Amino acid sequence: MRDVPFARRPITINPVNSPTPGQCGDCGARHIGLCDALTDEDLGFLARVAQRVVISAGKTFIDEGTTANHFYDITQGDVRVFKSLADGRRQITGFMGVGHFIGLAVSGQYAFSAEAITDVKLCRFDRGPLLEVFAEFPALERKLLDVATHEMVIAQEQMLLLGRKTAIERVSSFLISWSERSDPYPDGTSKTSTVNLSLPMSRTDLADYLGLTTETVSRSFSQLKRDGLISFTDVHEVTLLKPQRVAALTAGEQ
Amino acid sequence: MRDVPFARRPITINPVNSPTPGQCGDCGARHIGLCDALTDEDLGFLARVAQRVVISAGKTFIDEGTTANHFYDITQGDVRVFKSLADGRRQITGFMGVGHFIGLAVSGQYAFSAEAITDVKLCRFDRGPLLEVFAEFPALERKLLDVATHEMVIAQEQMLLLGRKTAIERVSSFLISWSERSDPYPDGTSKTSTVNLSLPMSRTDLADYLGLTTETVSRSFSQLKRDGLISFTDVHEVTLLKPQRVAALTAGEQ
DNA sequence: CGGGACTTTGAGCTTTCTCAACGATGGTGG
DNA sequence: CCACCATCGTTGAGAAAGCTCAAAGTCCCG
Repeated sequence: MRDVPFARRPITINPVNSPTPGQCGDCGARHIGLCDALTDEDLGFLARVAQRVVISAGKTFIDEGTTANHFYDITQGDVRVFKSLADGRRQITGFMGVGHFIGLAVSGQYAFSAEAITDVKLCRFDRGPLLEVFAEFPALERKLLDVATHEMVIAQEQMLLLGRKTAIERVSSFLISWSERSDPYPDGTSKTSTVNLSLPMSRTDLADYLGLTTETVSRSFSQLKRDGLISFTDVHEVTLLKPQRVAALTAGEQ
Repeated sequence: MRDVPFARRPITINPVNSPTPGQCGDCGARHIGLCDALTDEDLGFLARVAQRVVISAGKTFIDEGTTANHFYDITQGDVRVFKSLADGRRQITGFMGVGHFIGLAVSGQYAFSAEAITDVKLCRFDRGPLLEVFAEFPALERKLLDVATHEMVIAQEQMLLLGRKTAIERVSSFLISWSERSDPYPDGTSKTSTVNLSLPMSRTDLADYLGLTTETVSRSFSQLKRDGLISFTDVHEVTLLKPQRVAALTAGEQ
C-alpha cells in the first residue's frame, strides 16, 4: 500500500469534515507550521475555512499546471512534491511531513505536483477565504513568509547538492538532513550515538530527489553498509551506526 | 573590470546617501520589486530606512554564515547569489538583476553569499527598522511573500534542471529563461525572430549555475553555434538565431 | 607590445547511467 | 494458510555523458 507506483492517478479527495477549534487542538500539526501562529481562539477563524481531507498512499492531490484553488497543511503522513518533464523525467523538490504547508503559487497555477507517499491527512483551505483570513491576522502572513523563507534556504541547499555533490555525498546529506528533521534533540546529542530513521519513500523517490538513479542510490547505501556506517533492518528502516562519520561524508558547507 | 576572479574579497560597502522620495522616483527599481508595492508618498517611509550603496564588480557584499543585518534591493547591475562547500565547490543559486530583492534569512544568518558581477548599485535597508516599516505597511509584507513565492518557483525549476537535464538542455534552458527575463515582449513575439542577449557573467559563473564545468558550457555553446541556433559577437553577447529551436532543446516541462 | 585572465578545443579518464539478471517482499487468491 | 505474482530493491557489466588535464586561442589592459 505504501509503495504505489507514481503513475498519474485521477485526483480523488475525500472531504471528511470541517475541523472545529476543539478538533484543531487534537491536530498533529496544531503547534507546528502555520497553525502555530495563532492562539486557540483565533484558530477558530482558520478552522472555519478549512476542511479535513484524506489521501491514500500514491494518490496525486496537486497537479502541476492546474489552477491553485487550495492551500494544504499536512496533519498526518508524508508527501512528495515534484516537477516533471514532458518525457517523464521527474525531480522531487521536497519531502513534506506533518506541519508542512503546501500550495503557495504565483499567477494562480501550481508550479508543482504533490502526491501522498503514505496515507495522508490534510487540512485544506480554500484560497479565497484563506486570503481574507490573512488580511485579518497579519501574524499568519508573517508566518507564511517565514515558511517561504525557510523553504528557500532548503531549496538553495538542495541546488548545491544537485549541482555539485557526488552520489555518496548526496545520499549522506539526505540521511543527515532526514535525521535532523526527525530528531527530537536538534542540539546534536543524538549525533554521538546511533540513530534510527524511517524512510517512507521508495528508492525511486530518493533517486528523483537526489538527481540520481535507483541503482546509484542502492549502490551508495551498500557502500555505507560495507563501511559499517549504516545498517538496514528493513528496506525502509535505516540505522545510522556512525552518524558523525556519515555527516563527514556530506561535504559540509563553507 | 567585469570579470574579476571571484576569490573572496574583503567586504567593502560605500554608503552614498539616503535616497529621498524624490530620488526614489529616479530609481531604476522604482516600479519593480519591493518598491512597486508602495505609493510615492508611502515610499518616503521606506526611503527613511534606506541607504544607497555601490559595489564594484567582483566584490562580495553578503557572506554566507554572517549575521543578516540588511536587506538589499538592486537598483543597477547584476549579482550572483551562491553557496559554497568547504573544498571550494560552488553552486550559484541565482543571477539577480535590477529590482531583485536579496536578504531574506532565517535564524538571523545569511544562508548564501552574494557578489557583484558588474558594478552594482544597491538600496540597503537595516533589518530592524525595515521590519517596523513592514508592520506599518502590510502591502510590503504581502509583496515580500509574492517575491519569496516566485523565487521558490524558480528554485524548483532550477532543481529540475540540476537534477534531471543534460548539458545541452541546461544551457538551452538558461538561454531561454535569460531571454525571457530581458524580454520586453513576454507574449512570445520575440521568439519568432532573433534575440540579442547580454551575458554579464563569466563561463565559470554559468558552469557553477548550471552544475557543469566551464569546458562543458563552452562545448555546449559551440554545438549550438555549429547547429546554427546561436552566434556570438562577443564572448558576452549572444544572439539566438532560432529561439524556437533553442526552446525545443530545453525539454519543456509537463 | 606583452602579460594575465578567460575561453575554446582536444584527448583520455571517471563517475554515473543503462541494461540485464537476480533476489526480496508484500499482497492476493486459491 | 500458503504459494504465486507483481513490484521493488540489489548487484553486475558495459556504455556514455561529462569531468580532468593540457594546450592553444582570444581579449583586455597596462
